[in-house]
Amino acid sequence: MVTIKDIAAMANVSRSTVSRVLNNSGYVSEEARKRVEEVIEQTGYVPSGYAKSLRTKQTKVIGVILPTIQTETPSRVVTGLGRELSKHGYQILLANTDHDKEKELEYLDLLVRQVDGIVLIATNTEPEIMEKIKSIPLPLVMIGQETEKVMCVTYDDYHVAREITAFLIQKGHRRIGFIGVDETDRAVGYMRKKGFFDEMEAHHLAVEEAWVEKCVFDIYSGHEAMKNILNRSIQQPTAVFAVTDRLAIGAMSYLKEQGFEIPQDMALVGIGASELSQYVDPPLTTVDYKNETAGEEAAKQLLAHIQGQEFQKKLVLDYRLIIRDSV
Amino acid sequence: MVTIKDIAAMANVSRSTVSRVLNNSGYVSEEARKRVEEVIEQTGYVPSGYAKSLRTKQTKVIGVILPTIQTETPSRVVTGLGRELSKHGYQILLANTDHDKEKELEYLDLLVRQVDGIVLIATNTEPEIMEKIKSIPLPLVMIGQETEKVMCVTYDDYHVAREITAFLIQKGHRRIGFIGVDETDRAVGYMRKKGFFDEMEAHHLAVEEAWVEKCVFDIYSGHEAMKNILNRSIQQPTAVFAVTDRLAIGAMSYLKEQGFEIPQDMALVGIGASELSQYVDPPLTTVDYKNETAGEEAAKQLLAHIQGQEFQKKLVLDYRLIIRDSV
DNA sequence: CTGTTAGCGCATTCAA
DNA sequence: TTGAATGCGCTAACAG
Repeated sequence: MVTIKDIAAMANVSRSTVSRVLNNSGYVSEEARKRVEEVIEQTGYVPSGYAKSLRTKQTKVIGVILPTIQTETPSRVVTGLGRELSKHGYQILLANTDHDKEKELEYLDLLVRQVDGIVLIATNTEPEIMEKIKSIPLPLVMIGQETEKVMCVTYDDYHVAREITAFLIQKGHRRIGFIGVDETDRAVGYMRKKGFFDEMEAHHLAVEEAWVEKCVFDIYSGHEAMKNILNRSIQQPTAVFAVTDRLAIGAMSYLKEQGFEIPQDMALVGIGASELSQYVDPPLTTVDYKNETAGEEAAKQLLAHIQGQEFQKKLVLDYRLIIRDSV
Repeated sequence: MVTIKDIAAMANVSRSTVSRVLNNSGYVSEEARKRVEEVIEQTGYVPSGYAKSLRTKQTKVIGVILPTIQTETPSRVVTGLGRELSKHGYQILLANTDHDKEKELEYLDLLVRQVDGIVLIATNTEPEIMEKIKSIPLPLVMIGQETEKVMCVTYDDYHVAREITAFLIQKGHRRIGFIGVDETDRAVGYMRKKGFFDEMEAHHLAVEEAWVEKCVFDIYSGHEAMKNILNRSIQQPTAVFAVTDRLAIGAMSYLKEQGFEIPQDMALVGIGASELSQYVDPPLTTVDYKNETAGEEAAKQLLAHIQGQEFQKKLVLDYRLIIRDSV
C-alpha cells in the first residue's frame, strides 16, 4: 500500500509538504504542489483514514443506530442523513439493533470510540437506555423521541393525533376506535394516544374500551387488532385511528376480508405517508412526517454541534395531513 | 480520553499485558488479568478502533454501496448483511449513491482505505464502473448482478422469468404483455426480459410490440406503462408480467382506475415479494428472492475471503414462486 | 508469564 | 516556503 512516505519520496519533498497539499494547509510553493499532485494522480494514492483519525481525533464518521432499516421511516431518515452528511465529507456507520435493547447498549459503547457523533432513530426511551445515552461523551441526536438533556429532532405527535382525530370528528364520526402501540414508545405509543383521547374528550365523545387495541409495529398486528375490536364491541365504531400506516393497512385488510366497505362502513386513518398508503384500496388518509427532512436537519444540527457552532437543542418538525379516500 | 496507557498504569502492569487481556492473546496470569479487567470495568475503557486498525491493518468494517435504501430489496439485503457481519464483529459503513454513477466511483475510491471488504448492491454493470471495481485491491462482492472476475451472489433471473411466464401460459394466457426496465441493468432488465421472450417463443406465442414497455424503478412508472400498453394495443393482452412488484402495483393501480377486474380482465405478476404485494387488492402473485439470505450469504463468502479461507466465487440463490390472486 | 521497544501513517509544532 | 522531529493509541516481536 502506498503511503504518504512514498509520495514524498517520489515527489522529492518531505512528508510534511505532502501533508500540506493534501490538506490545503500552510504554505506550499506552486512547483512543489504540482509535483506532489502529479505523483498522487499517478499512483492513485488515497490517505489512510485511520492514521489520520488517530492523529486528528476526528473520524469523519457518524454512527447511526436504528431498530430496523426495513420500514420506511428509518430508511427515509437515513437517506436524509446520508445526503446532508456526505456534503460535508462525513460517512455513516450503520448499527442495526434489530429491536434488541442489549445490542443498542453494546453499539452505544462500541461506537463511542469510532465516530464523531451518534444519531439514534426511533429508540425506545426506557431509563436504562437513557442513562447510557446521557453518559455518551459525544454529540448525539435522537430522532423521533423527545427527551430531556438530549438533543433531538421530533414531530409534534400529540398535535398530529389531535388534528387527525378532529378531522374524523368533523367528518361526522362520533364513535372512533384506536389502534396504538405500547406506551413505552413515548412518541408513537404515548403522545399519539394522549392526543387522540384529549381531542375526543374535548368534544365530549366517549371511547369505549372495546374500541382500543395495542399492537406491535407490523401489518399483521393491525389486522388482528381490527378483528378484536369488531368481535368485542357491542356497538361498533364508525372510524378507527391507527397510529401508523402499517397498522391501518392491516386493519384495512381485515375489514375487506369481512366485506366492509371503506369508508362507508368504517373510516380509517394512519400516520406516516408510507408508499403503501397510496396504493391500497382505497388510498389511505394519513400524515406526512417528511422523514428525509428530519434526517437532514438532524445531520445539520449534529454537525454544527461537532464543529462547535451554535445548534438547536430541540427541533420540532412540520407535518402535513394527506386527505385521501379512506375517510 | 482514557487510553491503554492509563489502564496499564492503574493496574500496575505494562501496556502489552493490557493488550493481551483485551485480545485474549498470549499468556496472562489470572491475577494480572483480574486487575486489568477491574480497572477496565471501573473506567469504562473502550480501545480506540482506529489506533488498532492502524496497527493491525484491519478495520473490521465492511463498506456497503447501494443506489438507495428506500426500496425493499436493498434494505433487506443490508439487514441480512448486518446480521451476519455483526456475528463476527464487523460493522457496516453505508454509502448511498442515490443512483449517481459518479458518486459510486468516488465511494469506491474512498472506501478502499477504510474497510476490509466491499459489498455492492444492485449496481449497474457498465464498463466504467466494472473497470473501477476490478481495480479495487480488496475483497469485494456484488449482490444481484452476475459478472466475470468479480465475486457475486445472484439470483437466477433468467429462469425465474421463464418460470413465471410458463405459469401464466399454463393458466391459459396466450397474449402476455411485459413491463421491464432498461437492459443496461443486466439482471433485472436483460435477463428477465430474455427469460420472458424465450419462454413465449418456446410455446410459439407471439409478443406484440405494443405490449412491451420499458420503465424506471418506481410505482408510477408501472402505472404509465400499463396506460401505454392499453392505449396502444389493437388486441390487448390478457396478462402482464412486470419485472418488479412496484411496477406491477403501478400497473394494477391504472387497471383499477380504468375499471378492470383483476385477474378476470387482466392477470398480473411481479417479482420481489414486497410487503406491498400482499396487501394490494388482489394480492399479487410474485417471486420471493429471499434478499436477507442473499445478504447473509454474501457476508459469509466475503468474510471467508477476507480471512483467507475458501469461498464461493459465484453463488446463485434459490427463489420461490408465491401464487396469490392476481392471476 | 511480563515488560521494553518499535512502528503503523499521518498532522503538527518548531527551526531553519 | 520547507523539513526534521514528535507522538496519536495500539499490537507484536523480542528479550527477559
